[in-house]
Amino acid sequence: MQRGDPEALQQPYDPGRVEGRWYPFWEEHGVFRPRADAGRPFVISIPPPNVTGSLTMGHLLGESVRDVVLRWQRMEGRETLYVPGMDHAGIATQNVVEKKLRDDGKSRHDLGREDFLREVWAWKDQYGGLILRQLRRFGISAEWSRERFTLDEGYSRAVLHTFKALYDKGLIYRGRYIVNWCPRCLTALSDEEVDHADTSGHLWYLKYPIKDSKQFVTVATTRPETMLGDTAVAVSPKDRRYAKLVGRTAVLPLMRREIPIVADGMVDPKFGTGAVKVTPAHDPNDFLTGQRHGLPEVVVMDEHGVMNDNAGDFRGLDRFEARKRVVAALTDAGYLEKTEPYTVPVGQCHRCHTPIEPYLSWQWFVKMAPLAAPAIEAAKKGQVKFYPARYKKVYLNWLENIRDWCISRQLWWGHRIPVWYRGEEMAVSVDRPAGEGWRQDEDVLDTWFSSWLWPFAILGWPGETDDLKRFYPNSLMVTGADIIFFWVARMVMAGLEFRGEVPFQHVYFTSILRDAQGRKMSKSLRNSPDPIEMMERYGADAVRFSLIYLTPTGQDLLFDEKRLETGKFFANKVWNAARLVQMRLGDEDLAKVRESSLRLTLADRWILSRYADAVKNVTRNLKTYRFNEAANALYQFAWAEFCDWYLEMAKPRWADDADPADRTTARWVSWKVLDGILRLLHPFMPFVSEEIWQAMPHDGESLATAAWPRARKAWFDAETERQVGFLQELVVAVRNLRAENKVAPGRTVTVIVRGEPAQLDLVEKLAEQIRPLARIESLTLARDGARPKVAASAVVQGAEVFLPLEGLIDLDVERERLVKETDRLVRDLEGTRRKLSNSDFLAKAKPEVVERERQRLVQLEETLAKLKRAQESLHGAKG
RNA sequence: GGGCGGGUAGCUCAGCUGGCAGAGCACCUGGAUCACAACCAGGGGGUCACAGGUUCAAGUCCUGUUCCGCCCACCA
Repeated sequence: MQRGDPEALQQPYDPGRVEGRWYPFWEEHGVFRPRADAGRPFVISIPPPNVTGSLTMGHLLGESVRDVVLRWQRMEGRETLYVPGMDHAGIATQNVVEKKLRDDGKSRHDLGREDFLREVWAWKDQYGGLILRQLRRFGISAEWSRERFTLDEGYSRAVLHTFKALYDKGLIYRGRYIVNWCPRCLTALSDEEVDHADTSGHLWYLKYPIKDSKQFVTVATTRPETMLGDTAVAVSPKDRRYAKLVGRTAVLPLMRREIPIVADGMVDPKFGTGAVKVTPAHDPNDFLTGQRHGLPEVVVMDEHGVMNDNAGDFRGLDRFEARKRVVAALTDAGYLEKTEPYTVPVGQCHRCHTPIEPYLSWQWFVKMAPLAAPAIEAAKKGQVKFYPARYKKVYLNWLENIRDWCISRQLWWGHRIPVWYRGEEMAVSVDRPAGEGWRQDEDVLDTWFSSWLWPFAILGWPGETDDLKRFYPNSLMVTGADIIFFWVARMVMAGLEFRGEVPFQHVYFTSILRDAQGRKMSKSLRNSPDPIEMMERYGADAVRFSLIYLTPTGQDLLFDEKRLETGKFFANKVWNAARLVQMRLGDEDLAKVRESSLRLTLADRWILSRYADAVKNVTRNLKTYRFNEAANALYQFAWAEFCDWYLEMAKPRWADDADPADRTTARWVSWKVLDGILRLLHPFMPFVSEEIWQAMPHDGESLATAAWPRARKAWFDAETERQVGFLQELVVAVRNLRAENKVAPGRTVTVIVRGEPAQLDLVEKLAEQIRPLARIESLTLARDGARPKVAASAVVQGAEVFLPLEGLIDLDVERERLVKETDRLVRDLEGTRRKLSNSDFLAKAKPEVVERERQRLVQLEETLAKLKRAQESLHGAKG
């Protein structure tokens, strides 16, 4: 055992100084490296942040949770691995670099594909991955030698391999469909990359003339500009109003194109006029209708959302400008029947918020239903569990209604689709096929098509590596519920498809951090505090602890910077408690102290019992992912029990003239419990706990690899807890009497206790510890039952406490206090009496509940009687 | 249109198996006591959103109402 360093814990506690030194220490000692052992390893991986990303408070919350579990598991003796890494983030990264080019007046096309990619890599090497570097400052115990990037060489092969495997299995196909298109990013998007925002718009009622008649058919639309591409009007086959029109021909206004009127089941007769314009090239629904009826697809817009040659007079107009002009033109020509206000859920690009455009194009898709089925089963069977559990429903609902996944992106930055063309030939191959003249597909894959492989691609897959064998499946995934579809569900599908096993057993969803007004923290709102600044101001330990302490499972958190003080103050408290203990250890060699030789006092047994309880609570709450409760239990124990009571009671026992054997016991217990607190604290506050632990007598090279405490059964002691509880109440009662009666804090008082012999014995036993706690000069036990004449008094568990301070107390104040106290008791007493006179209660309530009420009644009556006597004795007295 | 979460002290939120409503912050009173003023001691503060129901007993379970917030959804 090492002796510790009495010079190390200087006043005041300075997180900056403490937090600088331990990360290099841990890395040098290889603390974060997995250390093979017999049991199942605990494996966790980072949800790879975008390479363009910057650190947010949200990241810190996720990291805190991951690192708490990881450090705890490591201390439990399990082999642990945390794989860090980054995501190439196709659109986001390409956008960043393109913007930089634009600032120089260039576009990616000026550079060409190869040079542009060189530019992106250069950018990545220079600016990318700042987040990961900052995480070291935060203390996370990741294994940096295994850091991965979703576009690094091995990972890329895994992605291409996946594409080929799914293609060969018939689960990837190419098709011409309406997809979500971002006219700004100029790429297709998956359904998940489209956010819907309710937008106030209009419902325009357009009159289409019926050929060879003077009649019109009126259609309602929210997108009048697409009428230029209409190739039919549809009505419900069940709609008798329009039955006669089916089969006739309408004349498209402005374009003068003749279009058929068809009957189709997708039309809801109750909506609008019951007649719908059909634009197969610009609406997913109409596309299907068009296919059912063999309608032509007239494309009237280009990839920028600008009207093309098919739009006649409106050619060259932006889609929104075209909308205005089309409405104006229809109005002028008398084809606009009416306009109604209407709320439309407009789809927006997840990345740039540009309204998406349904766009007809050739794209690659993954057939999802066959992949979803095993993922549904896995959740139903409990092979993957969600915390909070309610997300299982969200997950299942999505998978059960899953649609095919559009995975091709018209970008340059990403994994290029491994499909090759030569004339009419097509080959799907990870590497360029042999022979001349092969041309690779121009598109790249959706970023998530690489992320969904993360849990095994980071371990060397598709190679059957040792890492893969040992560390797959991972144990726990900690991430935000906002990417449950993007990522979590898809990882489960990929894991099952390619490894035949779920990628992780548990998924824990972190809280969402919001600002004081309840808005989600985001870069654009600039309402997120700078995490680095927070670490500097409060310390990384404090940020970690506070975030965990403040976020209940499954609940959002309204974050206010000030609340980081919780952790900072707590760290300071532990620091100072450690200083106190250390100062009082003297030159005692605690390693030589045999536990059996200790003479444990009531206070010692009490704190050991409470400590065992704290160990149990913290551990139980960690196991069930109630991290805030775990932090809470520790905070409460360390501060309100160890510091506020035990250390105060131990102080006199440390005095120079104290009994040496008792002093040793007090030293040993305080050191032992503090050591335990540091161990429990370590996952939450790794730096300060390590610093203190190293400064105290300790065994082993690092707290990070020290053993997690066990709650010793022998330490639980309910009777001791009950007895100390009585003494605490007694001390509080005296303090309260002093305060209420305005006894100067510096002034010592005389206290007389009157009660059962057992109670008096107890008070006598701990008198030396009680006296300083309440500043009592003389503590008299009224074994003869005598009560002082004029005194302030209180009743504690049936025992009476008197402050016989004639002339010192204000009798009016004391009388008032007693009246108030009596009133409170009378109310309680009535309630209890009511219960006990209820025959149903007596018959049906659990016997122990009834018994408790009975005892309560007795005690209340006793206490009340004593308060009455106290009042009477003050009655005649003069203040 | 479906689904989910929430409404508890002035604020932010705990409250697990139904059994005397809690914490932190803020507020009030007092305090430089040799671990800590980033502290200590004491205190005030509640119709647990509302209405029913189940139960001996409801913040907790059930039903309905209401207000906030999320998620999903191809009725143009």
